[in-house]
Amino acid sequence: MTKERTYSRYTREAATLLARQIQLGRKQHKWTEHELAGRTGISRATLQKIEKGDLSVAIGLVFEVAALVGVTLFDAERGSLTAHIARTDDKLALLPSAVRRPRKSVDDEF
Amino acid sequence: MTKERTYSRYTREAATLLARQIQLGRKQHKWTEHELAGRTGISRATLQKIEKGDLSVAIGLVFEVAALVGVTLFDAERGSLTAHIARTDDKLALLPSAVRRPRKSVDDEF
DNA sequence: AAGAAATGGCTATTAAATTGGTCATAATGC
DNA sequence: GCATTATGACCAATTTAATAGCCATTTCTT
Repeated sequence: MTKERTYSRYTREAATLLARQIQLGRKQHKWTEHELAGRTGISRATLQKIEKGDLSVAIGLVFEVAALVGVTLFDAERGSLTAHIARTDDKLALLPSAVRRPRKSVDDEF
Repeated sequence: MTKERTYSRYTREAATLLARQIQLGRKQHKWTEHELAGRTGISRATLQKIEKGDLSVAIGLVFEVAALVGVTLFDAERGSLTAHIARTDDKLALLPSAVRRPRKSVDDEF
């Protein structure tokens, strides 16, 4: 009874790239799957799924492994991401907190 | 009896940033949670978790939502990620396919 | 100001991830 | 070449995610 989810090409490729970078990072550190899994606190089976770009793995586990081997999303943000988060929050604050579809029309898609 | 996983600061911040960017993207598109969830093929509850930066959500679902609202990981990769993947594979090919720990030591961490 | 819709936050149920284990195969150190 | 270890793949059991639905509250439109 597989649910059979479909994913966009971008999603699949992004996950694959991340997976390969993780695997590369692990090998550069000369860590075995067993070692890295242990350091991360996950099972080797899950690490294998991560290194295969499996899309069902919890994002927190993937990020954690990535961080351990030195792969950074958001391009090596110096220091912390806090500032970046704050700037995004600022943009959010400028928008209405609830989105409302004009009932009748006026059509302003974009 | 919660499993109580711990995550690094980087993981938490990266997830938060991604979440905020997604929320920002959704609002820029003027989509309600209901709409975006529908477009993605997930429940509204899950979308809410994604926009809160919940680390337990499947990475595929997060990436899919991100793509839909126009948030790109790997810093706006032009075209496709295929080339990037290939370059990573090349680097991988240069390394031994299995990592082996020197039994005794010689200590070459890095 | 009032009505309508979006959001936030629960619950119970269903579906799936994660684990720990095993086995086979491939790769490395010696 | 041999012994050893890493890797790849699979399974059953358990934990957890994901869903659908609902109600309360907030927020927008007019």
